[in-house]
Amino acid sequence: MTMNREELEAEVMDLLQHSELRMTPQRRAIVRQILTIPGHFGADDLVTAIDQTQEEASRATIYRLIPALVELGILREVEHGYDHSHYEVVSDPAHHEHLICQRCGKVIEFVCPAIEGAIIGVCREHNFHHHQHGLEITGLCRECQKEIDSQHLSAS
Amino acid sequence: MTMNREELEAEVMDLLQHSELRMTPQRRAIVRQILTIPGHFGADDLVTAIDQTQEEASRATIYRLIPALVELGILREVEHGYDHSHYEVVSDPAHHEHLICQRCGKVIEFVCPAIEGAIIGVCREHNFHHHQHGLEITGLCRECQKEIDSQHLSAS
DNA sequence: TCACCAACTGAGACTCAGTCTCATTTAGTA
DNA sequence: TACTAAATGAGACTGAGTCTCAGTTGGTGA
Repeated sequence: MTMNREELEAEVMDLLQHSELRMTPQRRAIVRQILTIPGHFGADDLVTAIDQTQEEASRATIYRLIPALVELGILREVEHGYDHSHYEVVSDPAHHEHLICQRCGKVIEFVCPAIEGAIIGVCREHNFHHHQHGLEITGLCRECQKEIDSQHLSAS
Repeated sequence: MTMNREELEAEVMDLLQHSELRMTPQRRAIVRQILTIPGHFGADDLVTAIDQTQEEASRATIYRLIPALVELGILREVEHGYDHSHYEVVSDPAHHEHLICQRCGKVIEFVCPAIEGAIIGVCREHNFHHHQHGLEITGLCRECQKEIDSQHLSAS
């Protein structure tokens, strides 16, 4: 399902069209806006982003559409840990996990088959019907480690 | 570090005493209250719990103490996924992960060395300084699966 | 034992994300 | 084209969490 923006937009609009949701200018605008945001975004980022364009969709409409898009599998909820709900576009069905830098907030995505396998095993063991999962590792990215080290050196 | 409530309370009070934090009646009350709550709790649960006791500590004081206790390693932040910040007492240093039932909200804790190992490997690979992590698997617990199945059967 | 002061406290105003209501508008259909 | 259920916007509301500030107090040094 790797595709460019236009193809993705067409795909998403098609999904919406064929769901029980009505196509409205607001919804089109929200979807278009979502697809221009690289990486993760919060619901309120979207409100701000749409405020800044000519497109119009109110806060309530945006908040109403997000769960519907999650339901349709267009968006995926990402637990950002230190912040409110965040979402990402499901353009690649391979599930990935996140490394989050506590200092600069950078999010590094990675895929780990070993972790996926272990999760399946745990769920089987507990008779748990696995729906989705999120692994977030917080700490310091390479760049922030370097910066902190150099600050310590210059301070001493 | 497995111990009973009294020992744990003594240990925590000792930690507080030897930190740069002052011992106040409010802080003692908050810590005592935290130790009576089994499992996870939200900051606001604590506010409510303390409201219901003779002990007194204001909302602001409680919210101020929580990060300090996390900093001291007495509490650990747990991402509950569908809700606001939740915490748990670090009485057992072995890190555990969570299975969360989307239907009844039950949280099942588990320890998985395979996952821990994979995380260490990923961090090394990305030159990421691992501080902490949280894995949350959402889905349906055994009981809820059974209930849903029986509802389906009786409906058809 | 006392005096001092930095740390702590409570009350309540504030902020911000998210939800709800309700009158109005509109997409899709028949 | 007319109808109606779904969608919309404005803005009030809710609830978690933060901030401010005047008053209080724990712990230390004399």
